[in-house]
Amino acid sequence: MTALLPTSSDHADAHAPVGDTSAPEVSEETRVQERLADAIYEHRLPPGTKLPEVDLARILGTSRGTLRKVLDRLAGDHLVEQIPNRGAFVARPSVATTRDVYALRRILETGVVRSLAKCDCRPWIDTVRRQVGEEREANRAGDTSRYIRLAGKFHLDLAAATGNASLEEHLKRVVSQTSLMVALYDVPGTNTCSVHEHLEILQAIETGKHQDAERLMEEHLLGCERQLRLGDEAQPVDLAQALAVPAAGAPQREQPRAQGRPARAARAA
Amino acid sequence: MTALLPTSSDHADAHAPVGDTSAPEVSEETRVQERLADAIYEHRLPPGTKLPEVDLARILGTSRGTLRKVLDRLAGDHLVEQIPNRGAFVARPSVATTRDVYALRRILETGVVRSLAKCDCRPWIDTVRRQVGEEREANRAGDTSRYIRLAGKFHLDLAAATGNASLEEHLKRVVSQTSLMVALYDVPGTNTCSVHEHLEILQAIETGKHQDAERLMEEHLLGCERQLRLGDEAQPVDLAQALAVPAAGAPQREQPRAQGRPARAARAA
DNA sequence: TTTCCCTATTTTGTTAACAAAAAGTTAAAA
DNA sequence: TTTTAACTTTTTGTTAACAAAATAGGGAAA
Repeated sequence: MTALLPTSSDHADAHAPVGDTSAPEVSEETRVQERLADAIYEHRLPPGTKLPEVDLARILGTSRGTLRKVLDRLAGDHLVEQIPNRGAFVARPSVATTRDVYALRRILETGVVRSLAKCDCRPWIDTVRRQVGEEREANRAGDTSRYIRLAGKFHLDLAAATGNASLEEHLKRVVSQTSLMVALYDVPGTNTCSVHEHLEILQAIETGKHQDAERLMEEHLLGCERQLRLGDEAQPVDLAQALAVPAAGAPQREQPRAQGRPARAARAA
Repeated sequence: MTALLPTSSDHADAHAPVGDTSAPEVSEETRVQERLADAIYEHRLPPGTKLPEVDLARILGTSRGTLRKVLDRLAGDHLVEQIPNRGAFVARPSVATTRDVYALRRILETGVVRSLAKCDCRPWIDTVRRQVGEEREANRAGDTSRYIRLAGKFHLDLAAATGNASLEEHLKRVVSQTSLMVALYDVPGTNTCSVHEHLEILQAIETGKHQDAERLMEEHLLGCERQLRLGDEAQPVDLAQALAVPAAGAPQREQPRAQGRPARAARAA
């Protein structure tokens, strides 16, 4: 189980009975949300994919009602885009949003590294370093899903190490979004997160070179963003402007399909 | 209309027809969410207040279904806490969460100030400065709601000035949370945000003293946090630990009421 | 052949009724 | 007087049917 991505609902099942011995006791909604979020996060459901309510409900073994709620939540995290009367799609973040999110990540994650300067790394740094090893392994073996997951997990592990749950939660959201951006704008050959850079950052933290660590993280994220093809965007042409409508208030349509056409058909599961 | 707080659903009505001349065209859900969020944000609904579905739906003039959705969204933003089979309450963030959120704000907002170093302030700085004037005015006049709103708006305005929508969105969430913390832990006499400090920050930004601006922002937020009484928390006692239950797996209850008792009765509207 | 319009089907959105759980209340027993 | 138990009321959670909107298909006219 990934457990990477029930971002906004970690507390959903926090009120389950405590002393039960057997069941993993995870709520239906959480389970469905994890399944869907993981599929999006690991690029099994590419951006633009339509997410029809009845099909998904059947596939995930739940009711339309709960699936609807899950879609709403994922829309709140910008993993899903909902278009009124048209349904839900895996989100297609724009180039502008992509730049914004990476800038936000730089702010958040340099902040993480700064926070870690005040912490004791010994308890966790070995675990994280071992996971970076797995990351390299997954990358070498060509296990994309696993690699994507572990590469993201490195960043989340650092955030978790700060002990600041809010910081971790907010970073989770942007890291998830980032995965969509990689799916959209990555050029296939390159690798998103350099394992070497991860190790460098860890080492800088461990040896107390906090300034270096912060700089390395900033450069690392800049490097990740630079690997993306963000130059050319299919601009959402403003028809009114382009055709120079004289007076305001022309009853034209064609706004709903905001950016490009929705997408290819679903092939969920 | 405040328009401060439909955090996660700004895009909800982004697909409405464009060329319509008359209607303000704001979706039902957005309207309800704004009303409720504003009431929480401005301390008209104090932390712990129960939010019964039928009452609220009637008061806000909507159906139970849409109100339910709104409550879910607000729970995602940690403005509302939902307890299974017990209902929704205005959230009561713990002292630990409060510290975390303030630390996150320091990270985010020093990042904001850093970003603004690269921007041209001329377009917006006068507007913001004028609003700080209003802020002082509201504070002097004792208009609490207005003061809370404007004090928060200063921070959001700076974020908006960066042009980074994601940064702005995430800051919106933590600023909203902060309002709950002020409601819970503020000592009545003090004023949350010093107007003077706001002006100092603006001046530092305007005169290009970016290092100073960043430091002033950090200190300003530290000062805000220090004004709160965060020393004493009603610890959520771990009964199992406290009573030294020998073996694990004792079927005790008492988890649901996480922190203190839910609260006083609703007096919405 | 292409375009336009009308109809049929699919899919989303909403409402209402029902089921389940918790809280409150009354009464009886210790 | 206090505690316990059963019952009633209130409130939340879920399901299902219905309404509305959009898409897809087909046929007629240009």
